[in-house]
Amino acid sequence: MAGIEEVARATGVSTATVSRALRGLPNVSDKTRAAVRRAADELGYVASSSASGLASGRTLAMGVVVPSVSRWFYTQVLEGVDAELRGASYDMILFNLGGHRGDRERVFHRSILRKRTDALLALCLDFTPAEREQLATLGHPTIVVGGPVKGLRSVGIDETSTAYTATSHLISLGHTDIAHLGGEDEEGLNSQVPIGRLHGFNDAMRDAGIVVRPEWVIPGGFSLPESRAAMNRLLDRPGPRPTAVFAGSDEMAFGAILAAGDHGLRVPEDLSVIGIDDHDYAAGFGLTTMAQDPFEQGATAARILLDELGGAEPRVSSVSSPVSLVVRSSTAPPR
Amino acid sequence: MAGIEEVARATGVSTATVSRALRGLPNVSDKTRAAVRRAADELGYVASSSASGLASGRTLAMGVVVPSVSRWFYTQVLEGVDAELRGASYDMILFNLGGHRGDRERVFHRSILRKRTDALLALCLDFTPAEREQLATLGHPTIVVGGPVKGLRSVGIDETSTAYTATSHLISLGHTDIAHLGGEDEEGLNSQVPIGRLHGFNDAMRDAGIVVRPEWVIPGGFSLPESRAAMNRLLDRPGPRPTAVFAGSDEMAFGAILAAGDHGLRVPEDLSVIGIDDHDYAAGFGLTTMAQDPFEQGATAARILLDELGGAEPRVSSVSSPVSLVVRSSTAPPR
DNA sequence: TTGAAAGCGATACCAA
DNA sequence: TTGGTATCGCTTTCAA
Repeated sequence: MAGIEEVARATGVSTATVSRALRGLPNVSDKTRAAVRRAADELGYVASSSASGLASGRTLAMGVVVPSVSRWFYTQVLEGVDAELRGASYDMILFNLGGHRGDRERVFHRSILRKRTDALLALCLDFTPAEREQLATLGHPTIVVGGPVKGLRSVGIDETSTAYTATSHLISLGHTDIAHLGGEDEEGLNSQVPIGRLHGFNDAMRDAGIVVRPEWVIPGGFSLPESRAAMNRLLDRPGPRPTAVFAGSDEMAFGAILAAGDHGLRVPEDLSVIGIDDHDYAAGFGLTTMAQDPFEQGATAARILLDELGGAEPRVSSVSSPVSLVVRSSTAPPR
Repeated sequence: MAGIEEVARATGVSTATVSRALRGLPNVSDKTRAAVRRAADELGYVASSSASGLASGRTLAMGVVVPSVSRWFYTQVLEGVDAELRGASYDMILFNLGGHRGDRERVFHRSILRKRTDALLALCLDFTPAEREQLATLGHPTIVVGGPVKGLRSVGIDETSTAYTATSHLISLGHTDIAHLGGEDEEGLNSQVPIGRLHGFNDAMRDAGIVVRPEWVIPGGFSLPESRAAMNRLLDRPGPRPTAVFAGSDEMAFGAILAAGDHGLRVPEDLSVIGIDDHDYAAGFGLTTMAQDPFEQGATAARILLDELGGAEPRVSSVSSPVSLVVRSSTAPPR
């Protein structure tokens, strides 16, 4: 609770020197610095972030905007971001959109613009032109993780080619009756992600000369329960069934696997399933998937922002994060 | 980017009035308030949090300390906290311990003490006496979610009775050969949680006159992979096998279910499994479990802190959150 | 109801 | 290497 003045008094130097000493700035004698440090420790002094933020213009905090915090991908990115921020002694302000459209405006209007942060990292969001303009006038370094955004650099995988590879894996096993469990257009989220994955699917099918059945392209909302229900409805339908499913995310793939079980179908004998992510549970489900590394993506994005805050040249180009096919036991040739 | 002075100038009133008008304080004429609001909107003025924090002593931010962000329980609590904070226009500063002991000190020393927050909410943490003292001198309202902490009020379930009920469910089905998959003493985390659950297990067994086999009480680290491995090791051992498992969390229960599959055992015919949580995936796994509501717990805790920040009397007692047995298909009488 | 002015607690420039 | 001091942008008495 001690202020800088008390430390100055205890040390017999000015507050200016205390400030310099504690922040590790040059031009402070070792002796003085040591004395100041000792006094600060004893008095339990820590600079008030409001005061130093006001005086210096830097908050030493990074804003992170997430659509929600309870999806595997987001949690992994958050851990990656956090790891970098810790190293730089930056704090993280978490802006959770929580699904509501109205709150999104609140975040932009009240919180982000309050200059509580020095930089902004957004997850899987799309921005309206107005929002992008606000960000621009703020003058903060900004970056997006997960999904390309027009006018902003981003860190993420190549959605289309990843989906292409996943679909091709099924095709190369001999499947032609392939369904796609995709993401819906969740409001405010980055629609480029599900769209890119759908494109990759369509491209792979077309290149293999396979016709896509529209009724086999169904929305799974990026969630297990929704996907399970959607897949169950598909399997309920009379007529031919798909022999394989390309799910746009592992969580949706889990839903497909469970739906197969609901219908007494075995995976992979009766139904092959492939996903995207390499979720923590993917190995448990024996899921074949396109592995990506969201932790690394978050860390990379945070590092880019921190570097720029440190004076580095802004990098304009986006970063493409690697993916790899991990074959497990959920895919096999059709019987 | 406009400052309060510009709004004042544009409106023809003083900065004091602008401040009052924008914050909804009384004693401002409707006409003036409207004019100020309009000018602020047009100029895109939003008060700087550093400046108002410095002047008022309130940051309008709540600190939330989490052991990690990638565990189901934590994400749910976070969503609950966030929902309340949004309603109160509070921002969330997320302090992620990320498992490292050293960073924990950093959080306490540098971040929390920097007065960046008005209150502190901690998840499943235990505090050292020194840490508790620091918190006390800070003078912030503080609360814990998930696990009782000596000297601090908390919001959470009754660990012991919950575990007791879960174990009793297995016993009532006729099981006597029951294993317990528990949490390990993760460093810095609240050890009262796994300990309470173990106690409940032991009590239920004792009350039923069943002797607990120490070699059937194994650690699962609150994670699926660890639990799967631990359970596999248990099942690998020669001699009798348990007919049921009480897992201290759903994620550990999932691990047990997968391990059963690894050994060709059917659930529930060969092995009954019960967990605690009602994880999003519990229904998918058909898991019988003790359901709790972490979202609600987080919201409740946040509300308590917000109320106190708003001037309410501090509540000293802890809040016990309800649980309920949800029977699905993972438990049945032994064969 | 409104305004004037004194802080809030640091930082950063300019001198010494 | 150090100190003095203006300054950051807002809030909050105290008067008017």
